Order: sequence, then structure tokens, then C-alpha cells
Amino acid sequence: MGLDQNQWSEEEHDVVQRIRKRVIEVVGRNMELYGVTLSTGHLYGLLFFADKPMTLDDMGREMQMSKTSMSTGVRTLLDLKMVNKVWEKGSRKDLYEVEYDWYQTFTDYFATQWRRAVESNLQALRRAMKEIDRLAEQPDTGGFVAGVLRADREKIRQAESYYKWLDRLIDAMEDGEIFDLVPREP
Amino acid sequence: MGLDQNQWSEEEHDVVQRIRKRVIEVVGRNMELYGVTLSTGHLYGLLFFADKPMTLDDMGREMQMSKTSMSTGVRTLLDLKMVNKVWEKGSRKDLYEVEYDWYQTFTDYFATQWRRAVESNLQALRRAMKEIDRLAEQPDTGGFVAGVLRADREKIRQAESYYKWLDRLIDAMEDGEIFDLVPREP
DNA sequence: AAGTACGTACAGAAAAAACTGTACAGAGTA
DNA sequence: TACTCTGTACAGTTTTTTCTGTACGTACTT
Repeated sequence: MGLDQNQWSEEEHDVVQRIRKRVIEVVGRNMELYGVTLSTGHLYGLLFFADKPMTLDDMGREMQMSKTSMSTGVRTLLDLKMVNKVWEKGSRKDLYEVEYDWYQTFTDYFATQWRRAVESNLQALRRAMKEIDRLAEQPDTGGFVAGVLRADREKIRQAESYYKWLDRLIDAMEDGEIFDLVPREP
Repeated sequence: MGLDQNQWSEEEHDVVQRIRKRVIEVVGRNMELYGVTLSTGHLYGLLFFADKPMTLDDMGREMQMSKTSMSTGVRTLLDLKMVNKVWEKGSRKDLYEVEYDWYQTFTDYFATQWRRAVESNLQALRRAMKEIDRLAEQPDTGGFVAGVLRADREKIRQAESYYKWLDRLIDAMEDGEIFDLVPREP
């Protein structure tokens, strides 16, 4: 893992790698919950255990994959704020390391991904609500249609209520209030 | 939408469908956050606005897709507890409707999917921790390796701490305590 | 300014996933 | 028991996604 100096034997290296590998495997697999590829998950795991920030070439070598793939993988992880670009004088290459604060990672994920979804959904629901109201107010709307509209309206109202709640939950994640509600230490 | 009686005109039907369609579109798209396909998301949206529980054939007709796809789609949604099987005497076909309580849907999702991930990760981390400890205790472990092990150990410790917190957050979701912390009504 | 090294855009290949049609097991009906 | 109908397993096809190699723009070095 970038430690080619003979500071530890091949055997020692292998043993440590084996231990790491199993964790990487599991963590990588479960990262599909964050909507990332299995291989991007692996990349994350690799970076997690890296002894120091890695370059794209390092990653490519370790993962036995093309640098192009590393580039896109890293970008995905950067977007999710799971990985940070690191500056180090002397190296012209870009260096990356994982964000080790997983609390932060988790809350950031919500703040970005879920917020986006909530907002677009809320917008769609509100728009629909308006249209329904406009339709319902038209004098030539039959009684049956009125019933259908009432039903749709109620469904949308409930959904809106839920999204507003979710929005507040995301607020709590974003500003860290969640850690008052559910403390880091029990 | 299963309303082939002439209780409303073609035109009325179309107008309502257009409004619904836009919501379905958006909701379906954002359901990728739950790890479901776009088309499964659409299916969910369809069921959301359905005036009554639907059969697989109904869905296939509306979605213009094979019954097989509906079957797998519904099963996915059932697994996520986003859809419920409904019993209705007289009909030999299975009937499905969405779970309209979206608060429930959200918390259930966490309770099942995220819990699974947390548990498998915690297990892997603990196993790794044990192996590291065993290795570190061996007398022939060099100083350099000891340092590497110490670093890995610390990383794992932090990760464990995070997962334990997440586990408690999931607890709060599961038993509804989250609604005390972040109330449904502000 | 010329040369070198880095990251990524892009097009094509490989792999994975979604979707379909057929076939069939099992439950309900007569 | 024989018959009908429903949901799904499975194999094959289509579509989508992932991955790779090449080519190139940019930035740094000399």
C-alpha cells in the first residue's frame, strides 16, 4: 500500500492486507446504500486504510484498474464529500484521502442528496396541488371528477406533510442538532 | 386508471392523468435514493394515485410493461414495505396498494436497509479489530508494523463509534422516538 | 518557448441489469 | 378429479452502466 520500503516484510504486509481486505469488502458492498458502485465502494475502502493520501496512479495500481476509472470514482466520492483533495507541496499529482469523520460524511450525504430529492418532490407536489385546485374550481367539473380530485388532493397533502418533516430532519442533520437529539455517546 | 366506466369524460380523465403523471415522474425519479429502478419508482407513483388497489394486470396495462416486470417490481416494493398486499374477497388476483403513511415508509426503510448494513459493517470491524490485536500481541511483530496496526486500530475504533451512533439513530427511527425529537408538526 | 506530466473527455468494448415471453407449479373452482 | 387462472422461475434479448485506451487541454518545469 505504497510502502515499498523494506520496513516490513512481505509476510507482514500480506497479513495486514488480508485483514484490511475483508473490511474493505464489507464496507464497499454496503456503500451501495449511498448509491455508489461496488468498485467505487472498494476504492473508498482502499483509501480508508491508506497510510497516506493517494494519487490516481496509486489507486489504479492497487485496484488493478485504469486511471480513468479511478478518476471518475474519485470524483463520485468527492461529490459525496466522502473523499477530500489534499495538497502536498512537492507533488504535482493530486492527492486524495477519505473524510475520516463519518458522522460528517453521513450528515453531508443527507444534506445534499436527500435535500435535493425533497425539494424537487415538494415542488412537484405543490405544482400539482395548484393545478388540482384550478381544475376543481371550474364550474363544469362533474361530481365524479370532483371526488377524484378530492382524493388526489388529500394524498398530496399527506405527502407534503411528510416532506416538510423530512426537511426538518435534514435540517437537524445539516446543522448538527441531530447530535443533541441522538448523542454521539449514549 | 381502472375507471373505464363513463363516469368522467375522456377529456377529464386525460387532464387528471397529466397532472398525476408529472408527480409520478418526479417521485419515481427521486426514488432512486431508495435504490430502486426508475421504472419501479414509476410503478410506485402509479400505485400512489391509483383510486383502488391494483392487480399485476392492471399495472402492466397502465405501465405498458410485462406482467413479469410488474411482479418483480411489486416484490421489490413489498420488500421495502412501500407497498402492501391487500385482500379482497371475490378476486382471485393479488391486489396491491401503496403504504400511504410515508413517515412509516421512511422509518421502515431505515430499520431494514440501514440496519442490515450497520450490522454487517460492525461485525466486520470487530472481527478485524480482534485480528489486529492478536497480531499486535505477537512477540515477533516489528516496530514498524506495530505502528501500522496502531493506525488501523484507531481508524476502526472511530468507525465503530460512528456505527454505534447510527445504530441508535436507527433505533429512534424504528421505535418512533424520532418523532419526539423531530416532531411531525413543527 | 519547448517539453513533460497530469487529469479527464470521449468513443468503443465489456459487463451488468432490466425487461420479456414461455412454461409451469400451485391454488381455486366445478 | 379435471379444469382454469394466477404469479413467478428461467432463459434469452435489449438496454444501461461500467470500464478501458487514446487523445488532448492545461499547468508546471526548464
